[in-house]
Formats: sequence, structure tokens, C-alpha cells
Amino acid sequence: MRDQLQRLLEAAIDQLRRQGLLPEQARVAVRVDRARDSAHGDFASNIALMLAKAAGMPPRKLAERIVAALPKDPSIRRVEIAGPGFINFFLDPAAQFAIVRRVLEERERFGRSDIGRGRRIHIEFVSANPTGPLHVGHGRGAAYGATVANLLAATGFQVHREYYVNDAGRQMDILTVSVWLRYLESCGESLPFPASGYRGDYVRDIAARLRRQVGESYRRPAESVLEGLPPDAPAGDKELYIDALIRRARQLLGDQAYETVLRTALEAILADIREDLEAFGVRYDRWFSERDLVASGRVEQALALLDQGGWLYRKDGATWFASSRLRDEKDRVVVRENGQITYFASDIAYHLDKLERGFDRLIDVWGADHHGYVPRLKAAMQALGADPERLEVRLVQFAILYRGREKVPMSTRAGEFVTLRQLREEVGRDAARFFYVMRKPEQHMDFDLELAVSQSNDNPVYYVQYAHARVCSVFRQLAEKGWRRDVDQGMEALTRLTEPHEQALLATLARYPEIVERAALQREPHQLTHYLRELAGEFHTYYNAHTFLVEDAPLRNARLNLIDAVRQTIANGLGLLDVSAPESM
RNA sequence: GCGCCUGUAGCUCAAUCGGAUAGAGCAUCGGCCUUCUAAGCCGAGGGUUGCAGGUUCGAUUCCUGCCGGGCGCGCCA
Repeated sequence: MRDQLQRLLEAAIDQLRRQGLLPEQARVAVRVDRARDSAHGDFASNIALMLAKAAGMPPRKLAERIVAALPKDPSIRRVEIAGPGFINFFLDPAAQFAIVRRVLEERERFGRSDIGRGRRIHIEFVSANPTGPLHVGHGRGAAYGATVANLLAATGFQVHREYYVNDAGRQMDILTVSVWLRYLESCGESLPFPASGYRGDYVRDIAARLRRQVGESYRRPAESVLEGLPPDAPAGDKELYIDALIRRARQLLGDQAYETVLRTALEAILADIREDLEAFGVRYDRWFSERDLVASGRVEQALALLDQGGWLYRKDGATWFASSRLRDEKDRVVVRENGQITYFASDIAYHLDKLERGFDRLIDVWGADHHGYVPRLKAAMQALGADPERLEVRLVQFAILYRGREKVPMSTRAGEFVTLRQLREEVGRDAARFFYVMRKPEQHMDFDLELAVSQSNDNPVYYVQYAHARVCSVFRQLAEKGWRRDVDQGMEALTRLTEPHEQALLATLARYPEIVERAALQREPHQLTHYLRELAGEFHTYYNAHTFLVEDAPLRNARLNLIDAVRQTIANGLGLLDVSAPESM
């Protein structure tokens, strides 16, 4: 409908131009918006205001000419000029009824579109280091990424969801040593636990598993482990200490046993993460291993490519990428003095790999604390000859947990953080998923645990689900009263839906496909949650104001068709959020 | 110090590439269950959109400066 109005306006303006009433250069994209206020009709355009200056006439005068030149269209009942020069369109009510037919014909497909035209999008999200369970901070990225992926898939993009597993590098070594030390403890050795080791209980669990697997064969005397190590914090440097400990562990265990400890830890944690995300409704097409990437030589290849382009140089024994030539604030190390590649180097290779896999667009969802990383990665893309615009980084701000008034501590030390699993167990998947995407991603968010579990009208999840359950309940009542639904009769009688509440619902239903499209293109799932709240609200109002199961059969069936369309739309919307649509509550 | 995000009702947040009278929910106050689920509905009050300028027919939205909050500025990941 909107497109149609746009075409009509364009035609009108073309005509004015041919008549010489508008100068050639007066060209502005014609836009038609849904009117915010129903007093302004169904759609409104500000085109006369935009062109007034170029046309050299007052906006209202120009609006009058445009309206006069507007081709006739049967679905438009009336056109008004209002305010400073807005052109307001009032649609014929009959045109509004068609939405019910459309929803009930398209069913689950209602709201889906092909605007993506099959273009391939790679979306990487969560990608938390596999050094511990996911915590609530990861939850927002998970919910956001998964929902954006769903929205894109629903709008005709071919979506590939990926988790980048940072299973190479120093953090994995620290985890390995942490597990081994806990293992030694369980064997009866007594040693201090390093300041920068991983302290969570899950480390002990993995140590216990390791002990079941290998018995005491990895046991080494505490003295041999600690002998000659530099002091740990607070007296010494905890980083130097942990690095020395890592070397010692390798040396005492040998490469093979060390690798076994690492793999045991990695597999346990990855299985846990995978399970957690699955229960959260988040699935991936691929789990991409950094270790595999490094082992395949892809990192060297990527660096060689940069080198060929003249982007690398050596300084202080390290190899640097000249990213400052591409709008990064400084150059970045890709190979350290000790010969090890940096995380950044493998990330360059990873993104090169994504590009080579032929995706039209790459979306990375990161925590906002990584924002400083964006320019260097874009610089790398450009240096590799790719358009940096193909990479789109979406930064998600942190969620601060509250229990009522009280802030929930989130310190990682002492394993004090709230895990995603705990959150899900406490508030449930539906509330968690819905709450996480209720806010714009760049908004700092307060997540109130009490509110999320509360079964009341202040909980938007239940509010929306309740609307769905209520419709289902009406249909159950229909059967109990011994009536049969007649869909066709209801369609014939749609014109009986003249109540303001019904008109409002029809207009809101008609907006749904636009909402999905906008939410997808702007990567803003919160638009969908807000819409669903509004739709549910209008339904609840309608429910209270009118009885659906009336004696008048045509009217009854028309209303049933309308609320069935509402139910379907809510179910579709919740589906995109991976939130359930219960039939009773 | 530099960079990114942010500041809207008492609280949590919306506001359609700059649109008309800035909207919801919660909280507060007052109503509605012999009728399809009261996890609901109806009504009332509540605002100098952090501050000061600028651009514009029109600014919460864009620009500049200031003030406040979050985050980042490693041969860590």
C-alpha cells in the first residue's frame, strides 16, 4: 500500500514537472510514512514540504497542486492537506479488511519476505572464549545475534550462523594449567593457586573428570612444579608467574599429556556452552576453531598476503601491520618478538576465510568493550583488498543485572558471576530471550530478575503470550458452546468489523511485515518486541470491550477470523524471538 | 588526554533515513469479574527531551561547545 501511494505521488510530481510547475532539479525521494496519529489518516507524506523551496511556492500551495495531479485510486477514500503542508491519505476501510484474509492465507509465512533476494550473510556472535561457562553478559549477544539471524532469514537472506572458538593462545594455556593444578590438588598435592588462574568450580569438575580418565598418571610432586618459579602476585608479577607455570607444566607433562589436559578442558567447556546455547534456542551452522585455522596455515597465508601488499614491517623484533595508514590510531603487532602470532593475526585470517567463502556481508556481534578493535579489523579487510563496508560490526552494550533494587555482583574473580544457565533456570528461556532484545543494542540495559519472573502485567513477555493464550481459549470456548467456526462466512462478513478497536487491530496487523523488514534491515529486534506489546495491548483492549462469541453468526465468524489473525501474527513474531506461544497459561 | 556509546516522566524505556499535540509500562490515585482466562481492561495526574548555541518551514533526532554516566586506548584475548 505504501509503495502504491509513493508511485501515485511520483506520478503527480512528474506531471507537475512536465507542466513546468516544478523545476527539473527539484528531485527528492518521495517518502510516505504511516501516520502516527489516526487523525492524520493512514499514511502521510511530507513531500510538499521538501519541495517547497525548490518550487518557489508555499508548501500548502504546492501540496494542493500535487493532490490535484494525483491519479485516482479506488483504495483511497480521501486526501487532506494539513498542518504546514502534509498530505494525508485516508484509505477506504474496505481495503483494510484484506489483511485478515492475507494473514490467514499466509499463516506461518505472514511477515516473511524475499527482500534479501537470497544474498548470503555470515553472522558471528557470542564467540566467548572457551575458558568457562557463559555468563549473563554473553546472554545479550546470544539473544541479539540469534534474533537478528532469524529476522534476516525471514526476510529472504541466506544466513550462516557461526561461533568462532578461540581455542588457541594463552588463555587456553592458563585454563590448562588451572585444571592441572586442581587435578594435582585432588591427588593430594598441596600447592598455591595462581592469582591469574581460573577459579570457578567448573575447573575442579574438569579436574575430577581428568582424574577419572588418567588416574594419577599426570601427578607430579608439588616441589617439582614450584621449584624456581618467580613470585606470584601480590609480591611479584602474576603474568610472569603464570607464564613460567605454563612452561613448567609443558615440561613436566610432555606435549602429549599437556595436550590431553587441554583437550579435556576444551571439550568439557565447549560441550557445556553448546548445551547452554541450545537450551537458549540458539543454534549454529558451524563452530569454527581457531586452532584448526592456525594449524591449516591460513594465518601465514593471510600475513603473506598483507606482506605482498607492503602492509607489514619489522620493528623491535616483532612484525607490525601498518593499520594507521588505514585510519586506525596506531600500527598493530601481528607476530610477537617470541615468534607467536597475535590474536589479531588469526582474526585477520578468520575474516579473510569468511570473505573467501563468498558471503556478501559479514556481521560480527561484539561486546561494546571491543569497540576499539573495529578500526584495525576494517583496516585489515581493506589491506586485503576487500571493501571494509562488507564487514558490519554490531556492538552490544552490557546488561547490568538487578534483583529488584539491588545490583547483582558480576565479578569474575572467585567465580562469583551469574551464569547464563542460572539466569535461564531462574527466569526461564522465554523471559530471558525477550528481555535481552527489548532494548536497542547500543543502550545500556538494566535486567531485573524479579521483573522477569513476575507473573503480572508489568512483565511484557507474559503480556504478549497471554494475548495468544486468550485467543486459543476463545476457540476452546467456541467448541464447548457447540458452535462451529465458519471461516468463509467470516471472510464474507469482514465488513462488519467496524468498531474502532477492530479498525485499530486491522491497521496494526497490516504493519507487521514492515516491522519485520525494518527490524531486519536495521538489525533492531527491539522494534519487534515493541510491536508485539502494542498488538497484544490492542487485543486485550478489544477483548475487554467486546464479546466475540455472539449469537450473530456472521459477525461472530468475522471476529474469530480477526482474532485468529492476531494470534497468528503474535505466534510468528514470538517465533522470530524463539519465544514460545502457549495455548493456555 | 584521545576515541566509541549514552543522557527523554519518580523508575525502566519508545519515538518510522528531521515531521504534526514527545508515547508506553511500572510506581501513585480512582474505577471494572453472575458474561469468551483479572497474567486483563477503563480513567487521572506526571516533561524546559542534561545545559548553551547553530542549521532548518520544522530538532529528542543533524552540527559545535560544555556537564554527567559506561567502555576502550598491550608484543592480552
